[in-house]
Formats: sequence, C-alpha cells, structure tokens
Amino acid sequence: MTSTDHTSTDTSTDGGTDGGTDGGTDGGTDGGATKGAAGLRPTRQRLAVSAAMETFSDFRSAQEIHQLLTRRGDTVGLATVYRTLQRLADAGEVDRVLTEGGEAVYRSCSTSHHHHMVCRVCGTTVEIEGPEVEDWAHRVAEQHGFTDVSHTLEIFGTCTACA
Amino acid sequence: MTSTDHTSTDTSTDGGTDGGTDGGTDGGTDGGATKGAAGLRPTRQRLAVSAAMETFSDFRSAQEIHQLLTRRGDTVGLATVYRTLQRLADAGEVDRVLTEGGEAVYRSCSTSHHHHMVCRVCGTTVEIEGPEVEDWAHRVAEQHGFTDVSHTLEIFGTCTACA
DNA sequence: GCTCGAGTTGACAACGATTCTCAGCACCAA
DNA sequence: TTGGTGCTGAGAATCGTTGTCAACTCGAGC
Repeated sequence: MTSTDHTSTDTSTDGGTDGGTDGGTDGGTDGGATKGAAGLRPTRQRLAVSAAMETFSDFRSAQEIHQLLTRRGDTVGLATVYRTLQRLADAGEVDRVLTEGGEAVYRSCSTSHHHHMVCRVCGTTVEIEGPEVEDWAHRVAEQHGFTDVSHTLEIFGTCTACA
Repeated sequence: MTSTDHTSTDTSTDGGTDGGTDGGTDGGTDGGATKGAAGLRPTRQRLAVSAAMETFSDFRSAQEIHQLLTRRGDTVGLATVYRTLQRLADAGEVDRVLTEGGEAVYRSCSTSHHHHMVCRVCGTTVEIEGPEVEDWAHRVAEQHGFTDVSHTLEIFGTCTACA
C-alpha cells in the first residue's frame, strides 16, 4: 500500500484514466463531494458512500464498500461507488492507497499530512505524523537538486492484538 | 510508486495470484533466477531479461521491457517477461513498485535497503539510503506496539534537468 | 407548471495489465 | 533412449476498473 500525501500538489500523471467518466460533466470545480460546492450535488448515493466510509477504520476496496452498502440497504451502483470514492479522494477526505497487488483501497482519514501504520494481519490502521521524515525527505531532495518534492510512506507490522 | 523494502521478510498476501504459472513446476528453492541455483535454469530468456534490466536506470513496465527486448532481437514471450521479472524481484535483484495507476514497474537495483527518489517528469531515479527513517519507523512502531515492522517510502520531485 | 440545461446514475460493455493453460520444447541423469 | 523436471509462449482467462449512454433528477428561468 502507498500512503496518500495530502499536502502534495501532485496532479495525476495517469491522464488516460483520469479523464474518466466524470470528465465531461464536471464543472472543473474542486470541492468536497458532499459539501454542496458549485456544480456538485449531494445525491443519495454520494451521501451513502460518505456515511459508509465512517463505519470502518481499516482500508477497504471499492467492491467491499459496494457490498457493505448493499448490506445496509443503500443500493448504489458499483461504477458510482468508484466515482464517488475518487471524488472523495480528490477532495482529500479519504485516502486511496494501493495494495501490493495493485488494487485500490480506501479509508476515511484526517486531512492533515500523515502516514499509515497498518497491521499486516488484521488491517488495523493507525495514522501517524512524521515531521522528522518530512525534514529528511526535503533535505535529501535538496542534496540531489530535486524541487517540488512530495513523498509517500507506509509502515507495516503486526499489531498487539495479532502478535 | 512504492519502494521495495529489501530487508522485509514479507511473504506475499496475494495467494490467489502468486500461485501462478510457476507454482506447479518450481522446486520451491529460493535463489537468484540467473545464478544457477538448484532447480533454476539460466535460460536464454532469463539471461536476456536480466541483461535488459542493466540497460536502463528508471522504472519500466513489463510491457516496455518486453518491447525493449524485441527491439534488441531477443524475442521473449510476454508471460515469460512477467515471470522472470517476478523471479528477479523475489530474489531482490530488481525493485518492483507500483505506479499510481496500479501498474507494476521494475528497475535493477542494489540489494541494500534503499528508497527511490524519482523525477516525476522524466523518470530519472536516484537510490537513497535513510537510516534516520529506519530509526523513526521502528521508534514509532514500538510506541504503538507493532512488531515485525517494515516500511515503504518513495520521494517524488522534479530533477535539475527538468526543472 | 413547463422547459431546458446541467448533473448524475447504473447496467452492461469495454479495457488493459496480468496471470493461467497446456502442448511442446529443453536439458540432464540414469 | 527414457524419464523426470524445468521452462516457454500464444492465446485464453481473470479481475479491478473505467467507459458508454439512455434515462433520471434537479433547479433556474419563464
């Protein structure tokens, strides 16, 4: 998994996929998907996905979240789940990270810059701040002449419950 | 992209996919794919892939490497490229990391524990060691009661040539 | 209330990276 | 030569994700 860098001003380099379904219909406004920003509607589906994100603290895949919604009686199309999660991630309200197999998983998170420490057995996830790491990353980048620097970091281990 | 943690003793959690093509025919021996270890043969294809890995220093996808091989006149099947790269990665001879889109990319690397600083424009990659980060990660993990700790870290920026 | 335009949905189709399948090949020891 | 094991690769299959588009929803303006 890769942690999400909330302070990064990275724009996605996957132009081919990020044009996506919503590309043509977006007003281009950056706002929270559920916050009534111009052009964005708080639809039942979006509210349901947002609410579902608050019910777990580990990382879940879009399909898992879709199933969770169905079990809650909040039927939302899978494509809509993906879209909504992408919106939430773009808005910094959820973290999107990748499993080792390349699958995207999501988790509600705080908006400050942080990293994740994840139990490799049960998935329990702890948010961690690391000023030392920020300092180090920027220092190292300067040494090599890199500018506009961002980073991702993830810690794995076995939590006390699973040890 | 996610950096590879060479000192990690993680075993893959993707049981479904890692049984793979080679599962049935492997002797189960862990050795360098090109090093004549018991049960593993230095086939033309494996040698070609290994040699190709030494011709570039940025991260390349399996398909890019496949094309590179073809252009060199070393025709190797795509499935074989994937398999061989997986072998090399398992042996710690190449780094396998994921792009933001979830695609696996590979690069020849040193076997010591290191991280990558990658130019987001041209892909130039610099290997970096970070003892401070190791210390920090272990300290933080201890604070939260995590054991058997590993981590991934990647730095992105714009290199001097692209700035 | 009606119309229109913009936003959005969702089932199904499509995509693309990756892995599986299996007949056939390669190699080596007996 | 035989038998066993390792390996290949083209095409099939897999799977997470995204595209498509008809239909729906909503709100502004008349």
